Amino acid sequence: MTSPSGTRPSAARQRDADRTRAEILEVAQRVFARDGYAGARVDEIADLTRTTKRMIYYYFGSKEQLYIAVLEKAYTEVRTVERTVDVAHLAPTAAIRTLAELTFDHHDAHREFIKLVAIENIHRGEHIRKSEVLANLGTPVLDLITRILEAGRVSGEFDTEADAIDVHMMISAFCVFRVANQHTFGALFGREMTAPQHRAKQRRMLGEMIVSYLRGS
Amino acid sequence: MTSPSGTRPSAARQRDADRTRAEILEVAQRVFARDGYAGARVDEIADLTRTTKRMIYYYFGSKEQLYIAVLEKAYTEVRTVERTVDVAHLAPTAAIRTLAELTFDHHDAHREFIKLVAIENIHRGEHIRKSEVLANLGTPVLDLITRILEAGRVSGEFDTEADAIDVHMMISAFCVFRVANQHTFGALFGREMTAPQHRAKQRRMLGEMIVSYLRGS
DNA sequence: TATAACTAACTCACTGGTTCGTACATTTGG
DNA sequence: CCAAATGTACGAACCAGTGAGTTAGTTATA
Repeated sequence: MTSPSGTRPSAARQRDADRTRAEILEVAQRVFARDGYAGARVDEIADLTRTTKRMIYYYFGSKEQLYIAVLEKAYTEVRTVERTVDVAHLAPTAAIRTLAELTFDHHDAHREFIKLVAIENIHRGEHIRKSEVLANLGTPVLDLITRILEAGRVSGEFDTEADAIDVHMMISAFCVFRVANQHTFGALFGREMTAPQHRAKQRRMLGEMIVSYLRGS
Repeated sequence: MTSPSGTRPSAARQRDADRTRAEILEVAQRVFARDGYAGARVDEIADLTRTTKRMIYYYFGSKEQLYIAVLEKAYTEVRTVERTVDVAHLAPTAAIRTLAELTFDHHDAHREFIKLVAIENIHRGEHIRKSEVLANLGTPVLDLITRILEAGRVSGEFDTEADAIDVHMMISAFCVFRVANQHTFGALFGREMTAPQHRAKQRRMLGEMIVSYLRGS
């Protein structure tokens, strides 16, 4: 995983396992996200790095394990950012709207990640299931939403049967769909969902949608 | 496409172009939806039909053209059903809720179609763009929503900046997400979104979400 | 009505290029 | 000098696509 303990990495090492691994992962993420698992070529990934195919097998063992490593890296990065969101000091309505909008921004900025998720779903989550790293990665967001919902019910701002997972799903669905399905949607309805000129309105709509729903009737 | 004009197809024909074509398409849809475009094997598709690989090339020319044919068939079927939805006699609020719920049911019942769409998006809509058949397939739904929104604004039931495409996107996002992302979502949050016991609640939530949003503040 | 001529539908066997993975030799850093 | 890291070259399986020939079914003709 990392350098053997006790080594201080010099700036210009010719041989640097960590750097090589990192570069492979980075390139692999790009290629897998672009071509899918079956469509990606190990030879191409190798050609796009400063190293060789041999090193991919040296470090990752197989195409599949490389793909799993890419998934783990991408998910971990994304969730790490998510964890830094601080909306605890806001009133429930403002808090959930802010969370929704930050989630929107986040997905808008991590399109490659969304593609990886879509690819993994096409494979029925076969690979993600093999990784223990990713098992309990979702709970922080859920805890946050649970607290917001609870506060909103107490204050009377919210009136809903939805639980934290439901709310997270509503938000994710909106944020993921406009990126993940942009091409077929664009082909059928002639609107580039992810074009910059629609961003602000969509962001507003999402916040409004969630808040309206939670307020109830 | 069809039998030469003037022939009446007998019940037990050994050679039947239409039947062969249809069987190839059916099997191909299953395999493409299961394995993706690159992951699907022409040989496997052939083995799952009563015909041979040679016939696939005889009728469809290439793997890609077969895939496009599958897409066209799937989209056309789905939109045909969509067109039969009749909510014109309902009041705006009831109409949009019914449309949302019927869309929900529809997506719930056509999971293979959703997978094909996801696959096509991974390929950035390259293939769907090549098909003129699918170019103006979206307009009927849009017309319907436009009319409902218009009526709702007139009656004062709706107060929203969203247009028909926005509303259709909101509905689709919810309906597609819970099917398309069920595996990664399940792995991360431990809830089988598409399990029958959650269906009714989710359906209700969608309708409520759309109606609440359109009502405004 | 019998059959010859014709064409669409179909089978079989094959190929050339690709692609994952590896054996083995070599180099580098500590 | 040793182990980790790297380069080269290759093999075996796979896989999209095809060349060439065959059979079923239809239509024209006697």
